[in-house]
Amino acid sequence: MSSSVRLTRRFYRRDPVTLAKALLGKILVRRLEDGRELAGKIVEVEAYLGIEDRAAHSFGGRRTARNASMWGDAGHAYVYFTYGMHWCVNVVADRDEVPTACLIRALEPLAGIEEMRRRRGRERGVDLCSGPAKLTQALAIDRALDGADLVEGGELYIVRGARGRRVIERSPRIGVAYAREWAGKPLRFFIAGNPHVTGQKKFEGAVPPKKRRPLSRGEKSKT
DNA sequence: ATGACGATTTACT
DNA sequence: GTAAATCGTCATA
Repeated sequence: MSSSVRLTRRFYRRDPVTLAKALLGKILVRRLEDGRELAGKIVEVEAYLGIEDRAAHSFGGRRTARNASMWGDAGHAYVYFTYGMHWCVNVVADRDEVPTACLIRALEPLAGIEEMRRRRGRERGVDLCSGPAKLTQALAIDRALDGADLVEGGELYIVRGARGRRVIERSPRIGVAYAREWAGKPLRFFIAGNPHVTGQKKFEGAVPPKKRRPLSRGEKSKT
């Protein structure tokens, strides 16, 4: 992993929507103190647009001890604690003093999977890293990594993944129903069809999902 | 000092 | 589908 090309400051210094889409397919690497590396491909990201965005922690220009990292320069981690028990990790976007970020919501585990399983506890399959708080637990990311530099630092960084076609889908963000007109904006991005994306129906075994019957005339879609 | 709440997960009905 | 878990953070006083 460490032999791969690390993303530069320039890569991160973009608006959060562009950055979110660009992050899909990249590889998030966590180097533990003992040198072991845990890594996963980023398959789901959300963009938080800053002061104007009612769903963002920086909405209305809010600047507190907790969200300080969001106001910093691009290419740093913004790690926050929520619901009394969970940590979530963001990649800070834009330039210094512009509080935008991308929430990493899901990874496809690539390296250190046994260690991830151990950290997650119990038997875990496809849901090892399929959720913003699940992946921080799996990769040992907490307050100690808030503000960590992804460009210069050694404990958390992102590298370019294999090049290849990525079909990107988008949807409204998860868990921001309170954000009024911002709740419905399609600022969640994910790799189409990837089973590690959150909210995926799981099909155990080899039985494929039933093909959907075409809608008949005048019939309304349920989705 | 206090109270309300959350960019979630999990277990259970 | 519904609810509990669980506590740092922040606004208000």
